[in-house]
Amino acid sequence: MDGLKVSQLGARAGVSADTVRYYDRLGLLPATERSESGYRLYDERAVARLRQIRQAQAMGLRLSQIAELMRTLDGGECPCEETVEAMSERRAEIDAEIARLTALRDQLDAAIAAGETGECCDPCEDECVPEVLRPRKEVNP
Amino acid sequence: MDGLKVSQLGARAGVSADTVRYYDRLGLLPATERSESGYRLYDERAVARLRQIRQAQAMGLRLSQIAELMRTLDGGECPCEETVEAMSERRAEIDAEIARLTALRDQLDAAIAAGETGECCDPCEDECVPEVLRPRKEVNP
DNA sequence: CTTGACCTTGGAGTCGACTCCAAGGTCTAC
DNA sequence: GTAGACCTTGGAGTCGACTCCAAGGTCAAG
Ligand SMILES: [Zn+2]
Ligand SMILES: [Zn+2]
Ligand SMILES: [Zn+2]
Ligand SMILES: [Zn+2]
Repeated sequence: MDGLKVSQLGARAGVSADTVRYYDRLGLLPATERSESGYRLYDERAVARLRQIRQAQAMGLRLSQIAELMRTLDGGECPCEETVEAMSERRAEIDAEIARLTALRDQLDAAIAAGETGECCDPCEDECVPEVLRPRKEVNP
Repeated sequence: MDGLKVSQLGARAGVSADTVRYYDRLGLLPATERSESGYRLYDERAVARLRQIRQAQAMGLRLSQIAELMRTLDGGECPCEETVEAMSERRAEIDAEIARLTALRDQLDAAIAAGETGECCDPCEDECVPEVLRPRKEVNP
């Protein structure tokens, strides 16, 4: 009777019941109490934790990293240092991805500009293929 | 005897035999000739096409988009307009992703800076949780 | 007592571009 | 003739964070 069921807990943090069960499977939520009939029953501490997980996700952390932080926390230790570490790690990954995508975008911009101003496939060689997609010559291994 | 086998074709464009077979499955390569014993045999046109596919990929296009362009090409039509369209589509997606990641990175930077200068979990409320990961209040649906 | 809304479980499907596998066939060289 | 390097096929596995499923159990209202 007392205690939130999966979809009630989910609603308190804006996630689906499925997602709550998924996090539970991954061990992100505190050890679950169960009703006689087997229903998961959560308390306010679980609400706080679920929101904390979502907050960590919004900061770009992966569930695997969050799981580690939760383990530290449940072990009674302070997760501060580990959190900064995890965030720095993710920052580096995200930065690399931004760099990759930015270079790609610039290439695309140039190609789109060239494609819009150029004649259709002019000058044609062999096959009709837009300049920007012409096969590049050798790839030496 | 004449004609390149999968790994030979792959080598000419810097991809694995598996990748060549994969592209073949997706219909990206020209209709395959086969030797008596069932081996795929490719010619120079296939080399050009495989390089063209890789070029298109380097421009950020997806294999599904490239497949469409190839269909147009094989239908004897000019793929120029479609190519610009495909590139514009991808540019928009990539741009959105860059925006998302950039915002995330900025948030992370701020959080990392706050985490490095702050006292460990100070001030603590209820549980020891770094400031940047404290559960945010209500999520109203 | 039945309807309907919830809950349980394990497992599969999604997206993209591969990569790797096993079981079997082929080809060249020694 | 036999080793070894290639080829064939269909299918499964990878990464991440879900989402959806079927088959069955539970519970409150009418
Ligand atoms: Zn042309
Ligand atoms: Zn054209
Ligand atoms: Zn603390
Ligand atoms: Zn701390």
